[in-house]
Amino acid sequence: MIDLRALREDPDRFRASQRARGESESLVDDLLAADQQRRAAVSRFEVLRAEQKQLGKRVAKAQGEERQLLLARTKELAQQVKAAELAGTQAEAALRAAQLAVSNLVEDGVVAGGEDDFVVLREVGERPDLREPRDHLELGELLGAIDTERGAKVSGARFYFLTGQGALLQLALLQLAVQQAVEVGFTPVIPPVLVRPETMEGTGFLGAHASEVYHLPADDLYLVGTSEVAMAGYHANEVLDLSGPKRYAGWSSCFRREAGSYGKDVRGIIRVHQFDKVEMFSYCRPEQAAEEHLRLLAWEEEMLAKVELPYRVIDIAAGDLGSSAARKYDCEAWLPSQGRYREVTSTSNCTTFQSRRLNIRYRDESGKPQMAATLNGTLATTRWIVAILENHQQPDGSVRVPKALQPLVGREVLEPVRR
RNA sequence: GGAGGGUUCGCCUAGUGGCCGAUGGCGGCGGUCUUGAAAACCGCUAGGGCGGGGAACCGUCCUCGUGGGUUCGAAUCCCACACCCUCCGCCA
Repeated sequence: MIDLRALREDPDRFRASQRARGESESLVDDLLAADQQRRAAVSRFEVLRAEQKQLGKRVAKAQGEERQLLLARTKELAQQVKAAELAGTQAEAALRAAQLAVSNLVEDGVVAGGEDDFVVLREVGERPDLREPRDHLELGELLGAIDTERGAKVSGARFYFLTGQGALLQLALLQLAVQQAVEVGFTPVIPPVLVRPETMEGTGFLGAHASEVYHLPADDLYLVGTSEVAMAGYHANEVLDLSGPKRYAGWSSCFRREAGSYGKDVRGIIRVHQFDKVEMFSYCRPEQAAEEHLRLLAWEEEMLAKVELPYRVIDIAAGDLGSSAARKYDCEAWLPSQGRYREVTSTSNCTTFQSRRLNIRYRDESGKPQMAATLNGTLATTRWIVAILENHQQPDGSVRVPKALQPLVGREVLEPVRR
């Protein structure tokens, strides 16, 4: 939900933002119109209501005939008040709808365009020199680490078992991520993965992403696609002390329907219905958000360095941001089997867009509550296993464990096993 | 699944139709007193929208779980729903 006051002051910024996203500029004008109408309707109601209150006080004091006279007048007024109130309520609803339709204001510096128009900020690390790289699934099967066949048998397509060394690797990876987060001051959190509709709604995932989300109709609960949902809802309707950023590292399983992705990444565990993730989540003051965003990115890169993956950082184009992000940086790890980079982290600055829906505030110097900014970023996920296996594979099918993971995995090399 | 209780301004609490945006206590903040502190006493202490002002502030409307209804008028009466809690059953 965008800032109406900012919109009134400078509608052209919002029009430009919509244009950069490839979204309709007229939504901005619809919103302005709805805002006007709501103001008019509300002030009409307020005038009538004030009058009604005044009269009511006189009725309370009046006696006999005078009272009867006043009652007659005030009855008539009550009808008008009711009508004006209804008009006001409708105008409010229309305004909200118009407000939800406009995406977040894009940060300055974000390039216009769509999915393929990102800007590469840097490439880091050395790509392995592999003559005939095995892909992660082949490696995973050799190692007895990934079992997609039984995943399909038990749960269907896009489900898998991580077994043996695979399970150890994931636990180690996520544990390393949590350790890093805790070292720099994050509060580790294991959140619920089922959330109420208003929480899902508040984080914006029931909009364009609605078909991506698992819903349990018997209980009207949603399975989170990321712990961002639970972590954003965590401080909903609260006024926070944000003298410094509040940082949480949420570890959860994530669930995604992957509707409409038939045929994409069907092999292996790149795109699955369930995976685990350690997610950073920050609440801070809006003026600190851009800086915090870069910090989250730096921590992501630190993790990638620890597991010794070659990657590049891209600055996502406006049209590919999603409605709540003002800016988004992805880190993409090199996948030898595909000869290209694939997303392994994503960090978004949602400015006050999410807070406005979830009513998350802080007190500024004058003690007034203001909307907080929210940011999130991936610290490690199941998908990283794909990149780790492929980049650290050796000709015999074994996989070297990155140094930082060795103590946590309990070995230096993952060895093929007999099946 | 069944039965009951509850939801009021940070916390607790009063409030059964108009003088209630709402009592009292705790906590917090400020002041008096004090070398300092405590105690005592005094004052302030929800949020939001709109309008005015440089600002402190002032005016006004909205908000007593949510939505509807009754009424000239609702925290208060009626209906529905949500959430929380307790007990019983069931499952682990």
